[in-house]
Amino acid sequence: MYKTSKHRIPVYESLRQAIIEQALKPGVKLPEDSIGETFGVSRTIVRNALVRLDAEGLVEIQPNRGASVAEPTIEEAYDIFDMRQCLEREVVQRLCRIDPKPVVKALRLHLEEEQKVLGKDSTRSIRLAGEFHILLAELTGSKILENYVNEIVSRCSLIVARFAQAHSAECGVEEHAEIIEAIAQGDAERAVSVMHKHLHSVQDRALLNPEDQQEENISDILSRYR
Amino acid sequence: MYKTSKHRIPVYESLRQAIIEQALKPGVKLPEDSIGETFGVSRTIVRNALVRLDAEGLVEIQPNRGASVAEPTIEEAYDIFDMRQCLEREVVQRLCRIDPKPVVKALRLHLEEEQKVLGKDSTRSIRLAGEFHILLAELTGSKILENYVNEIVSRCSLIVARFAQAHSAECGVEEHAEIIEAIAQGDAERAVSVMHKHLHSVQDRALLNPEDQQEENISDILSRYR
DNA sequence: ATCGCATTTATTGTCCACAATTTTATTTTT
DNA sequence: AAAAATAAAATTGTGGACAATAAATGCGAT
Repeated sequence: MYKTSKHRIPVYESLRQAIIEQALKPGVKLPEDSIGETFGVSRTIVRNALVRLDAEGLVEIQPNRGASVAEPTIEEAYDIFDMRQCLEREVVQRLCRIDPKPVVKALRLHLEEEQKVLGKDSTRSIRLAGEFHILLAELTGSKILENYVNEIVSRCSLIVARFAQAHSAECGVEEHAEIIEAIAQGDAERAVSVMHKHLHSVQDRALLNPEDQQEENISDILSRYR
Repeated sequence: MYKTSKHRIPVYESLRQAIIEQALKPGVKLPEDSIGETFGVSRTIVRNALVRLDAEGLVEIQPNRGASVAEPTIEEAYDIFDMRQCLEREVVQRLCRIDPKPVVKALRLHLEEEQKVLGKDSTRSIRLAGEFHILLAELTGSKILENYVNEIVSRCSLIVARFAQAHSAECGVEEHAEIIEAIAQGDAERAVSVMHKHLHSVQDRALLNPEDQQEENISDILSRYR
């Protein structure tokens, strides 16, 4: 899972980014052949990338049927968000235990960036919002916590792609500011609470939207039309 | 990461088990050729298994230099154990929130098994002890939490293999019993505290042992001899 | 026209070959 | 004899081949 391991394979990174940024939507097939062609590499490389992505939960490989972008169910979605709450609670708790100076400085720098592109570049905005959470984890100094948060933030992006309507699920920049504030004051209780609320609102925007009806089964939908 | 994905590859499972049970010690090289030969498959299969294990942190792949069993540093070891504390705290907290009946029943059944082989089959004993923790996670009903715990327990086995002296790091069966008891009573606070102590003792047996000096660098050791 | 069946096409699973790189062994030089 | 340079062996990285499986297409029967 460390730097050396990704083998500097651009195909892994590209696929990952494409999925996170919702260019590749859940359920889309990922044929080894065509992907290899677009990247100018053989199936061998693509296959390894897909195996990795499958291990991360972003891709689902079905034996003899190939890979496609994972389609988390609504139950899995809740499961993943719960886990995220747990991990990010740990993150802010740890951050409140260490010297806030460098932490807050790094966070404010990032926040500025977020505010700068607000409303301008939506794709970049979403990416930065996700990276804020990863930065938080990184600042704890725990590699493994950082990895887990990184992974779970990606999977949440996938969930948003599956269930939320367009753009409805961006992180609120003001909420990020609040979190930084709490950390600056070393107020763990408040930091945890703000983070909790923040994540909950992200979750709600993703999962509590009218289009949830998409997820009903077909006969339920049709029964309303007869 | 789900059932379908492992492709029923015995080589992945076997390598994983061998590493966890310390048959393959940290640092041991894992050449694709010879592994493929012993399993009667080609390097392709082995390679995919190694990629997966690398993603899990059990194996380290260095570009152009092949794979070897991961060698967690002492810092990583502490990092991983901290993370484990966080995850297993979450596990017992969740278990204390749900109906204890079926949970306790499953746990007691497992505990019996542990007691049965106690002192008889050391390998099996260690395996069961690890599986107890995975069972706990499984009983929360959260697939992702189960996966994380599964992963981190494996990595802790690796740490034990690296730092502890033989057999010094088995889980105490009585402590498992105590955890079950706390869950049965729905006493979250106590369950968390017992679990914490339990994991801490496992950690200590692994990391607080005299042979830590193995980890000093060569000149430190030699300086004592001149 | 629709359904079921056979055939074709596409895609995956696996192996092997060959080039690139690293590691080990040997020879040469100082 | 030690170090450096060279050669040989082993191992990895990647591409492509071929069989096995699944998906798509076309055909004939009802």
